[in-house]
Parts: sequence; structure tokens; C-alpha cells
Amino acid sequence: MKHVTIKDIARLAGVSVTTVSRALNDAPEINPETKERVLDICRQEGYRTNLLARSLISSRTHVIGVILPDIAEPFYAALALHIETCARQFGYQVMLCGIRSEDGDLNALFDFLISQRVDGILLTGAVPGTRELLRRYQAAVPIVLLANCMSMDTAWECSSVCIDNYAGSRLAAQYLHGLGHQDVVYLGLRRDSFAHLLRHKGFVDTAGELGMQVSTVENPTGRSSIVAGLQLARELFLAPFRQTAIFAASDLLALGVLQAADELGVSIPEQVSLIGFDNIDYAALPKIRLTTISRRPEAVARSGVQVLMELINSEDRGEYTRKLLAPALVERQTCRRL
Amino acid sequence: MKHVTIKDIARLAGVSVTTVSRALNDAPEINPETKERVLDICRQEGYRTNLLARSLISSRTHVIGVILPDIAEPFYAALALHIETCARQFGYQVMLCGIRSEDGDLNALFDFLISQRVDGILLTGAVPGTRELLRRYQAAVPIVLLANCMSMDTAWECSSVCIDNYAGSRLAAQYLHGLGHQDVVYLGLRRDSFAHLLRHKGFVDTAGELGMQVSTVENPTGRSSIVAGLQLARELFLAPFRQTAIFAASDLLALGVLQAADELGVSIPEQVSLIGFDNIDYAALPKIRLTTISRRPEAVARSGVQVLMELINSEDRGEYTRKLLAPALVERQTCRRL
DNA sequence: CTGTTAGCGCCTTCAA
DNA sequence: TTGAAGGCGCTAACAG
Repeated sequence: MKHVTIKDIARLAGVSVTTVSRALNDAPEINPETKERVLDICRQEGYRTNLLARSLISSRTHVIGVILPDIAEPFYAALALHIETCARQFGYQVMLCGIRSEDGDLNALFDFLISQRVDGILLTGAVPGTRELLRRYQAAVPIVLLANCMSMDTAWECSSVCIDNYAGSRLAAQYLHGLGHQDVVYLGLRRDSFAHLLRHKGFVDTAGELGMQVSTVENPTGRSSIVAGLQLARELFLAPFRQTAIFAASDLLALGVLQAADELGVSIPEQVSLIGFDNIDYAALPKIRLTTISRRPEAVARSGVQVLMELINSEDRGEYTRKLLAPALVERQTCRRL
Repeated sequence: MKHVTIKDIARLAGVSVTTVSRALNDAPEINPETKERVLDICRQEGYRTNLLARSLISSRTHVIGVILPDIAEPFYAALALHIETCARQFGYQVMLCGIRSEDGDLNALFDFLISQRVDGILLTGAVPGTRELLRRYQAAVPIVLLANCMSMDTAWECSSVCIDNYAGSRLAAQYLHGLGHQDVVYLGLRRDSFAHLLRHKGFVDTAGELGMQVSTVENPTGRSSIVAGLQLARELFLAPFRQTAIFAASDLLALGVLQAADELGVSIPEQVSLIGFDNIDYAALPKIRLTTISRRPEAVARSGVQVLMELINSEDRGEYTRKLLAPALVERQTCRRL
């Protein structure tokens, strides 16, 4: 592919490359007529600025790198979509990078992005080894952590944006209490995840304040999947069961609960109310209609991009912004008033 | 952000930049010891090649642009994921660009990508104005159309990879016939979409050959959404209804059909069998379990990347590769044997 | 208003 | 085996 350069245009227009450059960047010191003539030739010849060359000088690429754990997961897909939309409003392009758990060589990915001279990086999800990554790369490129609640620990020297997991569960507890539920189960506690620990604490604390009984079912599988939810719920439903509501630690678990209920003839919400956490797209489906807590991907994305932009445009590093966003209750049809 | 350059390293190592360059690109003409010493200093100083500079010379960025209509649509999310995985195997990074229908200025997007000097572009989905785009940009950058069946028309001078929509419906018809269905409905024909026209033709042709009756319900809404499916199916179920199976032109329509059936007490598959088209993630959900035709995003992605790589590495343009991939039947629980 | 010169960071001749 | 010089396409001084 042969590309037309500023030099070609200069030759064709009979002017110097500087003049062409000025025309292109509408600089003030240029004769309007010359400018028009030059621009005409540019259009005619299909000239397109070589951004590589420009970035080489300005050391600004107007590209940010976005690292997602898995774009096929609906929450991250939504996040990606909104990041892109928002970044574009700032004149930025997104370079999207997925990491699969197997070959997850994040170091290589960071090296690549920095070599590519991206202006900043959005690292989403709670990736193992994040701290190490920050220590190694934060000096070389602005980084903002997204949807990673560990980063809210004051010991983490970094900027981050995350939904408030604690407040989310609080919301769920208050909602169930408002519907008259007194005896509920928290299904799917994962001790390996900081986010889940927070969710659990928020729920238990609030339920306690409101005088509700809560029994916790742990999820030992280490994954919040539909099958995990299915298994946990089966055990729950097969034993004598007095609780009136279930708070599932994630929507996928909740879907598993729905399936178990189906199998065992437990009707939701008539016999048991169910509320999830995440508000993944599936939750809105006709046959699902799951009441849940939204992690508000759009708000997280917008805020994350903003924080990153500020970081990019600020001179002094070493000052970090942290945002904890309020989650939102999405009421659908899996909870009923007692 | 101050970056270490090859020059800094040269100074620190007491050699010339050329030598450093040779060490970095493991060129043969260099003393192994010098090389080690230089590389040590590079590591120590956190040197990272400036790919902008390198690309400026090589005029290869090892980046491809991928344009998606909507990353939040499960099919395209899956496509993106696999494109990225596959491109990486070729040593390529992906620059992902979503286009929202509103501001869909594809010309600007193409200009940007070309300015960014991406080595090639994957344009996915059936975007209006594709022909015009090809005419304008194909000379400047290798382009491959993905999941756009219009491009299979021989009048289109371009490379493309697409699932065989005709064969997909054929599969559906044969499957229903095999189960003993003789009288079926094709639900959701959209005359504005070439893909849908093909799906319809494939179904009707095959049904005819097999001696089945097929009645077609058109979808006038112009969108294959859940609500569209819901409305069409309501009308269908409320009138006297003798058919034993429904082929929905897309999975979203099928989800609408499921909801209508639920509402009106029609049980699937006991009273009516249902088969969709797409195999979106939702289709596999516990409470859905929709039998459908897969568009095989992984295969489409892999093939598309391959074709693009060949195009990038070949000298002569003007020769186009087209691939029509075979779809696959995904049997779940919404069809029954008569 | 316009052109000349220099340089961004790197690679590639060509000489030493 | 090493280095010096030139240039990729562009912008930014500084003269004219």
C-alpha cells in the first residue's frame, strides 16, 4: 500500500512541506488561498496524515489500551462498549485486549501496549497479580483499575473506579426487609474473592441491623457459574427449608437457582423470592425477569475514562483518584411481598 | 512519561545506537558479549522499543482494525473475542471499534484507522453503505468483510467470509422433516435483509423438495428483536393453528415466541416445536434450551483473520477470496419427534 | 506569509 | 564486529 505523504503534496502544490503541514493543522500563519489549494490537492490525492509520525513527535497517540478478562462475559462486553463510546468523546481510540486465563501473560501485554505508546491503560476486573503489575508499569504509563474492588484498599497506590459492593448488598437486604422477609439466605459466598467478601458483609451487617435472620451458603467451587448455583440450590431445596428469600451473590448463580427451582417444583417468587447481583443482560429476558443489583457498567466506564483522562493530562503522578459508585436496584419479577 | 530510548542505552553502554539496534533485533553481526551487556542495560533501564518509530520505517504496524456494529450483541462479542485470539497467533493486535447506528460515520472511522496505519481491516456485519466504503478505501488498506452475506454476490469485488445462510435453513428444514413435521411456519421474514431472504429461500426450497407445507409470517418491524417475535407469535397462536413447528428467522425472535407461548399457555415442544437461527448465548440458558442453527462465530473469526493475513502479505491486490462456511445444527430441547 | 533546518526513535545501507 | 550517515513522515523552531 503506497501512501501519499506530505512531501508528495508539497511537490504537487509547488510549496514546502511546512506549508502543507500548516494547511493541514490549520495554523494561523498561512494564506487562505494557499491553504485551500493545498487542501484540495490533499483531498484529490487521498492524503491521510500518518499518525505514527505525528505521534512520534508529540508523544501522544490518543489511544488507550483496555484490558478485559473476557469480552464474552456480558458485563465486560457492556463495559467495553461504553468505554469506547466515552473515550471517543474525548477524541480517544480504544485498543481492546482480551486476556484468556490460560495464556494470561499480562506482562507481555503491558509491554506491548507501552511499546505501542498508548496514552493510558484501563485494567478491568480483579486480575491476579495486579499489584505486581502496578508496581512494574505505573511509572511508564497511566493506569486506572476498573471494576476491581481490591483497589479501594488504601494500601493500593493507584487510581480506580468500582461499584460499591457493600452498598449493593445493603440495598438487597433493605429491599427484602421492605417486602416483609425476615428469614433469608445468602447463597454463594466465595472466600477467595474480595468483592464477594464485601457483598456478604454488606448483606449480613444490614440484615442484622434490621433484625433479619440470615444463613450463609458458601460456594466452594471458586466460580460463580450457573452450575454452581444449580448445585447449591438443589441442596438447599431438598433439605427442609424455612427461609422466604434468597440473595444470590451473582446473577449466574441466580440463574442456577432458577433452574433448580424448576426441577424441584419450587415456584419463584410464590414460594421463595430471589434476588441476584450484576444485572447481566440475561436477567432481563422474558422467561427470567430476575430482580437484581446493577453494577452499572455505563457509569463505571464513563467514570473510569474520565479519571484516566485526568491522569493523562496531569503532570504530577503520585496522586490517585478513587471512585466508589453507588449500585442500583433493578426490580423485576422474582421477589414478592410477604 | 519519559521513555528510555535506544540512544540512552547506547550512551550507557558506550556503544553506538546501531549496535544497540542490532542487539535488540538479534542481528547476526554482533559480538555475543556486547549483545548481552546491551540487553542487560535495556532490562535494567526498562527500555521498551518505540513501535511507532519502528512502524514508521517498516510501514507495518502489526495491528488490524476491527469494526463491529454492536459489541453488546452476543454474536459480535463472540466474534470479537475469537478474532482477537486468532490475530494474536499471527502476532497481530486488534484495534476494536464499535459503531453505533446513530453517529455511524464509517468514513471517519476508516480514515482514522488508515491514518493509524493499521495493516488491515475486518468489517463485520451487514453495514449499509458497505459498497461505497469498499470503493473508497480498498485501495488504501486490505479489507475483509465478515458475517456479511451480501458480499458473496459475485458483483462485489472484495474478500469476505460468511456463514451460509441458505444452507442453515436447509439444515433446519431437514431436521424438522426428520422429526416427522409436515406442516410448519417460517416466522419473521424480513425483506430488507439479504441474509433473511437467503434464510427464507433455503427453508422454502428445501421444505418443498421434502414435500412439507410451509407458511411464511413476515416481520414488518425491520428488526429481529424479542418484542417482534412476541407480537408475531401472539397473532399466530391466537388464530386457529394447525402447524406443528415454527422456524424463527433468528434466536431473538424465537425468544419472543417462547414468551408468547408462555403467556398463552402453548407448551413447547409438546404442542409446537421451535427452532431458531444464530445460537446466541441466551439460547443455551437453563430455562430456554433453544434448538437452533449456529453461525459459528469462532470459525468465521478464524477464517476471516486468515484471509486478511493472506491479503496483507500478498503483493497483488485485485484477487479476492470468498469463504462460505457451513452452519451447524445445535440440538437442544425445543423440538420434538411427532 | 513562506521556506530551511533540525529532530522525534528507529533501522538500513555503507565504510571502517 | 562496529559506527556514521541518511531517511521513514511529520512538526517546530527560526530565518527570510
